[in-house]
Order: sequence, then C-alpha cells, then structure tokens
Amino acid sequence: MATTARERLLNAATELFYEEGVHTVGIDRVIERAGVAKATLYNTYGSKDGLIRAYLADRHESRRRRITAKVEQHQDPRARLLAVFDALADSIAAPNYHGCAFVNASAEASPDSGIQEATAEYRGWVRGLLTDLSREAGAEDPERLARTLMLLYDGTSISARMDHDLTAAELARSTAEALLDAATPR
Amino acid sequence: MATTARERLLNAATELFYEEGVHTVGIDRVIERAGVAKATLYNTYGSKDGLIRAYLADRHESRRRRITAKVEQHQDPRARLLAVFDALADSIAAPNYHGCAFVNASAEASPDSGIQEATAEYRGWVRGLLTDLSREAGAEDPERLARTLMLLYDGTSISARMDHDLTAAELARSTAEALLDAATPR
DNA sequence: ACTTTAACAGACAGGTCTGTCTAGTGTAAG
DNA sequence: CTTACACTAGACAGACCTGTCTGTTAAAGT
Repeated sequence: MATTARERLLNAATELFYEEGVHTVGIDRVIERAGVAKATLYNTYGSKDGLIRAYLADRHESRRRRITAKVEQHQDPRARLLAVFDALADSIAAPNYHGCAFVNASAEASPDSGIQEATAEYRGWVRGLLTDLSREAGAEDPERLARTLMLLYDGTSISARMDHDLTAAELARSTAEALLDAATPR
Repeated sequence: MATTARERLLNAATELFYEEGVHTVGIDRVIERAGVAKATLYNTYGSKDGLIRAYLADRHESRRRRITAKVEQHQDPRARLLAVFDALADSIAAPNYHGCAFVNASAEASPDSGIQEATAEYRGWVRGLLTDLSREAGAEDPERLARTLMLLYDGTSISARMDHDLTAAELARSTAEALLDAATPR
C-alpha cells in the first residue's frame, strides 16, 4: 500500500465514523482497520478528538469539491443554484448514505469538543454559497432565499436518512425551483 | 414528592437524554437525578434501552399533544395546516432547545436498538398529520405537499439547533404558506 | 400481628473506552 | 556502519459503562 499511516488512519476513521458514529466507534476499531499502531494515531492526531476534527475537515473539503464541481457544470445562474440539489441527490443515492456527517457528529458530540466549530464552518460555507448563487440568479432577497433553501437541503438529508426516502432530493430541487421563480422579479 | 419512582425516572431521563444525548448520559446520572435506586430502574424499565424507548414514546406523546393543541385552535383549514409550524416555533424558542429528539437519538443509536422504530412511528404520525391537513386545505397533491412541508419542518429544527437560528420557524411557516397557495387550485 | 411488596443503598462483576508507556523492528541518511 | 526516526505490538492504568446481587427499610394488605 502506497499510502501513509496518516492517510490510512483518516480513511479508516472516515468510513467508521460516518457509518457508525464518532462516539460509537472506538480507537481500537479505527487503528485495526487502518493497520496502524495506537501510538501512531496519538503521534499523528494527538487525540481521538483531533482525529474527529480531521475527519470533519476532510469531509468539509470533499463536500465542497463535490458541490462546486456540480455547480460549475453550468453557466446559467438558475441551473447553477439548482445544481446544489443535484449534488445532494447524488449523495443520498449512495448505498451507504447515513445522513449529513455534520448533523450526526454534532448530535453525538459534547458541546466543548471542537466538533461544533467544524460544523459551524461547514454550514457557513454552504449558506454562503447558496447566498451567492441566489444573488447571481437574481433573487430579490438572496439571504432569505438561501436560508429557505438551507431548510430544504437539511430536511432532505434527514428524510433520506430516517425515512429512506431517496426521492427527497428531487422534491427539494423542484421546490427550490418554484421558490426561485417566486423570488425572482421579472 | 407525590410522583412515583416510574415517573421520576422518566422525567430525569427526559431531561438528561434530551439535553446531553442518550448515549452520553449513563444510568448512574439518571438514577441520581431521579433519586431512585438502580434496581428500581431495572425492575421498572428492564434495561437502559427500555428507558430510552419509554423516553421516546413519552416524547412522541407530548409532541402529539402540543401540535394537535395548536391545530385545534383554528377552524380554517389553511390556518390548521400552518399551525403545525406555530407549534414548531414555540418549541425552538424554548431556552433549552436541542433539536428534534428523534433525529438526535437516531444519530446516536445503533441500528438494532428499538430507537429506529420509535422514530419511524413518530415521523409516520407527523407525515400523516401533514397529509391530512394538506388534503383538508385543498391541496392538489396532499402527499407531495406533506413531504415538502416535512423537509421544511426538519430543516427548521436543524437550523435552530446548529445555527441557533430562532427565526427559522417563521421562515418555514411563510414558505409553507406560499407552497400551500401554489398547491391549491382555485 | 404477619406477610408481601416496593423501594432503598451500594458493592460487585465484566466489559469497554481513551490515552500512556515500554520494548522491539525496519529503513534511510549521513 | 551507525545513528535517527517512524512505526509496530501490546500491556497497562484509570475511568466509566451496564446490569446483577445482597441486604435493609418502610408501608400496605390480610
């Protein structure tokens, strides 16, 4: 394997933490899957909390890439805004989708761990993106539209996880379209 | 105290489980707050899982009461539908609001505990209520509108918990109103 | 008066968790 | 060749967890 211990740890943590929860999964499971000694984990990430933060930072980055890639497939401002929901549709269609990693981690974490900051950062980025795209799409009140779309976005991930509703993203997308129409002066 | 050990246990569990999570809080904390011996807990609820299920069942019941009370304050079908979001606004305005108890518990729980069934039951009830109210309000496709409103509903609880956005319920309510208008043939 | 019942306090077993520490192994650079 | 470094394996400490068990107390039913 050409990967470093650091990468293998992060990969193992990503899979296990996302699928079973950051609290449920113990250090031993992570190092076993990564094929790494416990001391290496503590030398590399300092603590379990440090590993969790790295996991969330990595998640943030990969979500950012996925979403912006979808957005940049389009030139039309409306299509660019709606592309965020296309990215969401892809995500929840994955066979091992377990909801939003940040929502889940935040529900499990104690308030003093660095988790809340990581989630705030991620959510701030999503909100900012939706606001920018709403503005470019000509929405009358971009902040308001972005906040509304955020409700749909989060609601979709909840419905997908808890009700196994894979069509939620389409529903959110078409609703977003209608809201965008209503919010765009002509 | 005129309450039974059973009630005190449920009250203590409700506060602690909701505020800190079902996984984080241990049995000892619960019985200490309830002022009850450990054996009593196990005689009464069988296991921690049993107590968690009782907590969620109780939560389901109290949510049901809160929401139906708001709905029944109105006669107008539109107002009845929107009243669900009034109940949500009340909830998230509470100083110790920590999001939807079912979303949180489900994120913490292992898939085989009875938690997933309890959440499915609750969500089924909410969905059914929204469907009925949508139908009575004259929506063209009540199931579809209900599912869309569910996205707003869940999204609101997420925004309230994670972004400390107390205005999310108003936003969801006015969005729901617009969607209802659009979905009602005249 | 006697017995049953429900509750109490708290020790205990057996397991899991995080984090530290010791000791050994391989590898690459000087 | 040797020195430095990164890693491995695994024992260990100390805490916490669920669940069981013993023994005691107090009230209520018969």
